[in-house]
Amino acid sequence: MAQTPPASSPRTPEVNPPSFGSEAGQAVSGSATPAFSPLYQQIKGLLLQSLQAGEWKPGDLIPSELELAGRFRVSQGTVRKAIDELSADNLLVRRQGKGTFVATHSEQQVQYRFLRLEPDSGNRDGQGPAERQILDFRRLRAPAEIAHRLGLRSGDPVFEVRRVLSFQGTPTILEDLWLPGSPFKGLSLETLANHQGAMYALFERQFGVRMVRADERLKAVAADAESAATLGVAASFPLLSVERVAYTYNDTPMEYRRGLYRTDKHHYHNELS
Amino acid sequence: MAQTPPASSPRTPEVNPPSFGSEAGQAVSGSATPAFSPLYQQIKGLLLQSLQAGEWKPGDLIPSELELAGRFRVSQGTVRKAIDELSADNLLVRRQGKGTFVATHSEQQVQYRFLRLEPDSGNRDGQGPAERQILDFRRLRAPAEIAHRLGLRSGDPVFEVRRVLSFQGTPTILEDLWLPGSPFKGLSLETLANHQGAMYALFERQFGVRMVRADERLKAVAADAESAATLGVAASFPLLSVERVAYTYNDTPMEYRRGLYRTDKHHYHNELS
DNA sequence: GAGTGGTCTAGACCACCTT
DNA sequence: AGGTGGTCTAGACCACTCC
Repeated sequence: MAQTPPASSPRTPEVNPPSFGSEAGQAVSGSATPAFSPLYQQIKGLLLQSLQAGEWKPGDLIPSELELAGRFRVSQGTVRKAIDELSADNLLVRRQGKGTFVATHSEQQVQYRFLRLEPDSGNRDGQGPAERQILDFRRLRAPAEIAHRLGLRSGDPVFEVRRVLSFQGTPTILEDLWLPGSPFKGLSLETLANHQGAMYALFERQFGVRMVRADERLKAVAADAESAATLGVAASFPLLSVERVAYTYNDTPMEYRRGLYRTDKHHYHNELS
Repeated sequence: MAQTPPASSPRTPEVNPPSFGSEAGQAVSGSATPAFSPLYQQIKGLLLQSLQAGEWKPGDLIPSELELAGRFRVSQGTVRKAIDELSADNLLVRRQGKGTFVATHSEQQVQYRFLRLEPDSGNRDGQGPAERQILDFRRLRAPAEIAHRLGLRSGDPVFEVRRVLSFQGTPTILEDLWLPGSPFKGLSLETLANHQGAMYALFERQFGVRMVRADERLKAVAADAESAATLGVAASFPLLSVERVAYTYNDTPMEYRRGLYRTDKHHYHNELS
């Protein structure tokens, strides 16, 4: 920055100085709400904007810390702290010597980041990849509850997908999912059926929609006749019901999903801390 | 530190210098394994030792960053980074202007940090505190599976507790839990029955055992006759089975727990990211 | 060797809490 | 006023990757 060594001389960064006035040292923080936001949070916000705007896409290399520091007229340390947090939130991934990249669901290592079902014995790799089968695909007008979960209005167009995931030939997960029509315009059965790998990777590549976090609600339920038949279990077999709302940047809901998991040979794993 | 401004002169901190030799600049990182560990990680390790050793107990104020920096002969920034990570792991809690404290389960705000069951409508506060009832308490020799989960040997003494948690008068959780005998020596039915609040708070206060993280495995199961009767549901009612191993510092297992949750009016909430 | 992220330092100042 | 954590800077050097 344009600043002489021995302290003093307040910064005048590009980012809007939050609490201290634009010039003349630090204001006594007026009268109303504090509303103080540190510089690195502002930088974080700016980086988030670029991510939301699609300026940098999943997998992309973003500018170096030094370049960003220059662009925002702050020190490298401040940019680092902003990136640290975005990286902790799984929005960015640092790679020493190479740079910082936009996180993606397309990497082998995080293929099933949101799928918490694991075989009771052995690890996930041991059972091979999941076999996917689309049972149904349609475009419809959102019923009240679906609309509510997706932050839409009743009647807004949505896509509905029903599919089964099998492990080693055993149908294990039956799920319905709903996607808002606009962001996924052009989604087709063919696209879904031809795609290999995690569904969220497809969403990124084809629609630029990156799922960032999700909320799940779990319950134990008895299988209804249809579900039981699809999953190959007896009627009223206990199943794990997993209801998920997945969000993209900005906490915008982008998917509502209802799954029924067989848990006789698998379990839902969760780490508490 | 004793160090003149313009660079050079390698540090000679109290902590064992990891990869670069004790003197004469930076070694070319010999031949064998990298084994490089940054200073702040070493500091983190030292702080962890103090926590494990019980030098600072849950709720205690630990020395200030500046004092720790002096003690370890490193800069404040390095101590900060170590504390940052311990704080992110919920082992320490920073409070601006006051200091850094050892995290505890005894605070109101985190009373149910490990209990993910929530009412379907309304929040947790709306339903009032859980009513606890101890059904059984005994001291026994660990069967093979319990011993295995707790990292003990079959036949080692353990405590077994069976209890019910009710919300607004409705029995909702039935759980059995096992604790290793040695760390919990002196545990009695009276202690358990008289205690108000989260069980993990009791463990901290009475036994100095702090639960730091836990692994849970969830399944949907059908209620057996006894569980159904206790929880007031029909036989083979679907219940959420929650199996938990809780760990203290150092990843030492300190509790094995098997719970059966009614999920007709509650759900298990999980956030994915 | 150049470029990137990663570590470490030293010092200034701010925000918050206590006395 | 003095102490604590929180932010920000500037600069040095290290580890890693690629050319």
